[in-house]
This record gives sequence, structure tokens and C-alpha cells, in this order.
Amino acid sequence: MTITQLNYVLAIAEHKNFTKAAEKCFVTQPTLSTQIQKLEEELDIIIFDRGKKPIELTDVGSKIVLQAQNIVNEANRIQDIVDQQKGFVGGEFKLGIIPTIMPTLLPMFLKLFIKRFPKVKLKIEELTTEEIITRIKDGHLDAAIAATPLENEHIKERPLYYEPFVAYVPQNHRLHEKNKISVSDLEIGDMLLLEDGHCFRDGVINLCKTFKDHIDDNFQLESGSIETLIKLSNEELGMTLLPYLHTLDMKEKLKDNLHYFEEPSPAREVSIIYHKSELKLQIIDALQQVITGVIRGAIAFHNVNIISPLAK
Amino acid sequence: MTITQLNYVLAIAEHKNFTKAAEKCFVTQPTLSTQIQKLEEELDIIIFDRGKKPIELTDVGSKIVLQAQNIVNEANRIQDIVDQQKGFVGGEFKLGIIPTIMPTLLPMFLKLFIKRFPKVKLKIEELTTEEIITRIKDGHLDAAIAATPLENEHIKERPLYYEPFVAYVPQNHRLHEKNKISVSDLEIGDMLLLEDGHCFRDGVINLCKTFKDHIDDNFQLESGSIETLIKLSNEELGMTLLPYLHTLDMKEKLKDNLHYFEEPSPAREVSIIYHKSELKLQIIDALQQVITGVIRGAIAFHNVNIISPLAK
DNA sequence: CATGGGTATAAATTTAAACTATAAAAATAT
DNA sequence: ATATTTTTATAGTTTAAATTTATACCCATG
Repeated sequence: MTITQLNYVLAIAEHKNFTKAAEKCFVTQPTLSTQIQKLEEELDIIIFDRGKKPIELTDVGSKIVLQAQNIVNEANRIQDIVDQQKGFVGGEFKLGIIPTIMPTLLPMFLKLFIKRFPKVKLKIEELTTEEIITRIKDGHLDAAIAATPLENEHIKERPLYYEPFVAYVPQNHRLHEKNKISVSDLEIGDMLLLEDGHCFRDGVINLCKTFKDHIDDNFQLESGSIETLIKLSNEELGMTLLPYLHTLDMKEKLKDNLHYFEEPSPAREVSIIYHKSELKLQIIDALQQVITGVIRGAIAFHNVNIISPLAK
Repeated sequence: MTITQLNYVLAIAEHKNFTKAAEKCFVTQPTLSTQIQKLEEELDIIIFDRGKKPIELTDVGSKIVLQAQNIVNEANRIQDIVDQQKGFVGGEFKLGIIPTIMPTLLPMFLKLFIKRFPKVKLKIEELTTEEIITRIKDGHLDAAIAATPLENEHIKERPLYYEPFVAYVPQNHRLHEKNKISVSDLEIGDMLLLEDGHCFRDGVINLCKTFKDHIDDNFQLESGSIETLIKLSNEELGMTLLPYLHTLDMKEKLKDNLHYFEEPSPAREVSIIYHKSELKLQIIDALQQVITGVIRGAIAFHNVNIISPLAK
């Protein structure tokens, strides 16, 4: 049994196809066929059921795959140890970011990060929280930036900052004239909320429903984009809550509709999250360091009330 | 990097000597030399400082060794998974047993175990608790039977039985005429205790001192053997406590000196302990099953008060 | 029953691991 | 100091393993 063979097993388990897996491994398909056969023979078990299309894992096969992932993860940490020893922060790093954080946060830190850690090849992808969780678990993402806590046993979290929510209250809304508003002013009935599932924690108010529910299914919003939210709000479909960083570069005219909360302001916890195996921790450290650095200047709020994303 | 290379690293780290490590790995010494060189070159670090005699690990080397152990452990679990799948319980299994449990427990279960699981090649060694902990941690023992709880983060415990202590009170001792005695009758001053570090838990009585302290260093006892303890007790050096199983095959004459405790009787927890990585769990299951089976007939006590070994 | 989308096998090639023999270096003994 | 022993490194060879190319085979589907 070799680490290479285990990598082949993982690739085939993932793609359910020897040919595609072979490509991903940069070898030819017969190599996989023979190596898997050798491993199966050595262990005297069958890992893949080639009878089914697409290929399926046998019962033992599934257990082997899980364990193979552990072994490969542990093996990859050898390189981490070496990198750490050399003070080397580099290599490919796949980072996921949720849509409502991406456009505001990325421009703030990306340039500085590249300058400070030029050897890291960042591959950034916009993904939903759910996709992020899947991909961190299966090792396709090295880390991600998302609203937390997720309370997922496979995933570790390190808070980066607390981003207050700012109420966006359009003309003619019952709260428009009020200067500072408080959480108790909110009413579920006239709130437009982001699709990506935030809810107030600890049952202060349970706003876990998406705004879809409030408009009788006349239409559906897929994007969960803040821009759309503002526009819908302007159409007098209700008020909404905007993450603070999104309010910084709004048009002056729209800014008139912003109402800050009385402190403690509701806020979301934004964290860098990563697999509990802690691979590439140096790069995670580097990202955390750069992001907390740039954010310190941008978010001055202190007294906030954290809102947690919907766990699932 | 191959699993084989990592095994070589571990062997050299253990023996601090290429030649000896090569023997243990069943290869020649040049194989180790070249493979280690290859690995060091691949990682571009030095693992072993060959300058020192005996060979020493470099700083990174030590970290690599720790991680190599993890990888190798995880890799070994593949075979466990396969064995479990096949319902196969076999292979070499190294079991440690502490001296005060060995002579009474081993004869009770060994024959039955060999009959029930003939494919397991048991290698049993009598070791102190301290040696056991070291060897479970470094993987030289698969499991051990010892008094628990140990509260060691690397080691898991599964209680097998609770073995009551029986007071052995020689002629002329102040308690000799008393029929049933209670814990409160005990006095630290006239107690002979086993060397292997038992102490009453939760400060009911703190008997953590060995009997050495009570006889003014006129002599030292190395063996910690029960036989010796009884003989010393007969020499009127004090009473002592014997594990229940040891009292079963005593000479009738000596049995007259036994005094059972009022319930709840003090007792020691005897567990099968193993590394938290849970390698060879099927065999551990098998041992547990056989031992609890034979013990059920032998120990009828229920109401006991557990005494815990000295946590170093 | 031909075609496409796969996996398996055969044979040759390349690469890597292991061995034998021996050199080189360091420690120990004479 | 010099020989002897112990230990690691290197060279050259052999053996074994991984990979490749080419092709056979399988089976679902048009």
C-alpha cells in the first residue's frame, strides 16, 4: 500500500470514473486500473464495484476511502511542517467566500495579501455556505470566509471581525422618520432578508425565514444579492438589513435611507473557517493577519450583538 | 514520500542507529541510507543529525517523526478495516499486564482466549504501569491490562471489572479479632501497600505513600509482589490490602487472616487500556469479551468503592 | 449490430527499491 | 599514534514496481 495508491482511490471515488480520475492524477487510465487491482489484491477486498455505472464503492470501499482521506491528509501535513520550518508561506491555496462578503471584503485585503505573500497562489471562489462546508470537508477548499458560528464538528473557525447590520428603511416606511432604531422595532412582516440564511441568535427574534415567504410566492430571488435587496426595498416591499461594509460605498441618495441601530447593534460574525486537520495553517494565519489588519481601520463598532447564520 | 520511508524514519528515530534499524525493518543498511537521503532531498530538509553519536533528530526531524507516526498509525488502520470487514480476528498482538494482575488474571482467561481466537498471536509482557503507558504511546504495545483510571490523554480505557481489596491482618494486629472491618479502621501507620502506586481516590484516605516510608528506610522492596507483602505482614510489620483474586488460592492457614470489608468495599478498577488511535480494536473487543466473561463467575461483589492508582 | 464510453490486459519502458561490495569517517582500543 | 571496530555513505548491479502505449474487451444504446 502506497500513498500514491490511496490518492488514486480518492480520485476514483470522487469522479466515479477511472478515466477522469487518471487525468486528475496526471497518469494514464491503465495505471489506475493496475494500481487499484494491486491494492485490492494486497488487501484481498474489492474497493470499487465496476459492475454499476457509474462505478460505486463497496461497503468496505467506503470505509477505505474515508481512512484513505485521513492518511492522505496526515501525509500532506509533512509538507506543512517543512514549510513552517522554512518560514515558507506559499503554494496553491483555495479560498471560498460567501456572496455577501466577497464584494466588500475581497477588494480590501487582496492587494495587500498578494504583496505580503507573493508566493501564495490564491484561488478564490464565490460559494454558498453550504457548498463551502461540503468542499472543506472533502478537501477541495483549503479555507473559506463565511458567517459563523456553524457548529460543524469537522470545521474550525477563527473570527475575523464582527460586522454590524445597518437598517435600510425606504421612503414611506413606518420607521423611515425614526433616527436610531432598535432591534425591538423590527417586524418580521415588513423585512426583506438575505437568502443565505441568517437568523437572529438565541431567539431574540427568529428571523430565519427568507423574504420569499413574505411575498406570497409571487416571485423568487435566486441571487441573494444585496443590490437586489436594496432595489426591492425601494419598491416598497419592505425594509431590510445590510451588512455594514456594504453601506460604505452606497450612493449618497440611498445612504439617506440608512438607520444605524442603537448599541448593541445586531451584527454578524465573519470568520475564516478551515478543516479541523489544520492543513496549510501558515497561510490561514497569513490571511487572518492581513484581514484583521485591514478591517481594524474600517469597522469601529465595538458594542455589537452577534447574529448567527442558520445552522443548515 | 512513501509509507515505507516513513517507517524507516521511525525505526531510525527509535534505535538511533541505521544498522539496527535496518535489521528491524528486514532490509540492509544501505537501503535505509539511500531512502532517508531521498526523503530528505525531496523535502529539502535534514531529518537526522549524523554528526552526533548516537544519531540525533534535528528540530524539524522531531516534528517529522511525530507526524510520521500519525501517518503510519492511520495507514495501519486500513488493515484493521479489512480485518473487521472479514470478521477476522488475528495477527500479532502485544499485551502488557501489570505485576499484581498478571498471576491471577492471566491463567483465568488465556486458555479460553486462545481457544476462541486461535489466529491471534498474543505476546504478553509483565510491565509496570509506567512502562505500559510509555509503550502504548510509542506503539510498542497494542493494549494492556492495568489499574485505572490513568487520565492519560493518549490512552483510552475500558473497565473490565472491579476487584475489591481484602484486608490481610496478621496475628497480634490490633484489628485481628475484628470480623468485618471498614475503611475507617485503616491507619496509615500500620499499612503495607503495593509499590505500584495505588491510592485511595477523592481523598477518602490518602494512602499514596508506599510502605517504604513507614519503616524508616531500613530496607527497600523492589518487587511490589503480593507474596512478599504477605510475608512482611506476617513478620508483624503491619497489615496490608490484597486484591480479591489473590486471596482465592491462598493457603487455608493464611486465609484466617483475611478480613473482608463492610460494603461498599474499597476496590480497584481493572481495565484494558489502549492507544486512542484504536488500532486492532477487534482484538481488544475479543479480549474484553473473554475477560469479562470469565470474571463474571469469579467476582460476585457489587457494592464497591473504587480506588484509583496514583496518577504519576 | 455498430458505436461510444468506458475498464482490463499485454508488452515494453522507465523508474525506483533493494542488494552486494566497499569506501570513508569516527570512535575506541592497543 | 596507530590499529581495530563500529557505523554511515557510495558505487554498481539486480530485482521489482510503476508507468506507458497499444489494444482487447464489455456493455449500454441508438
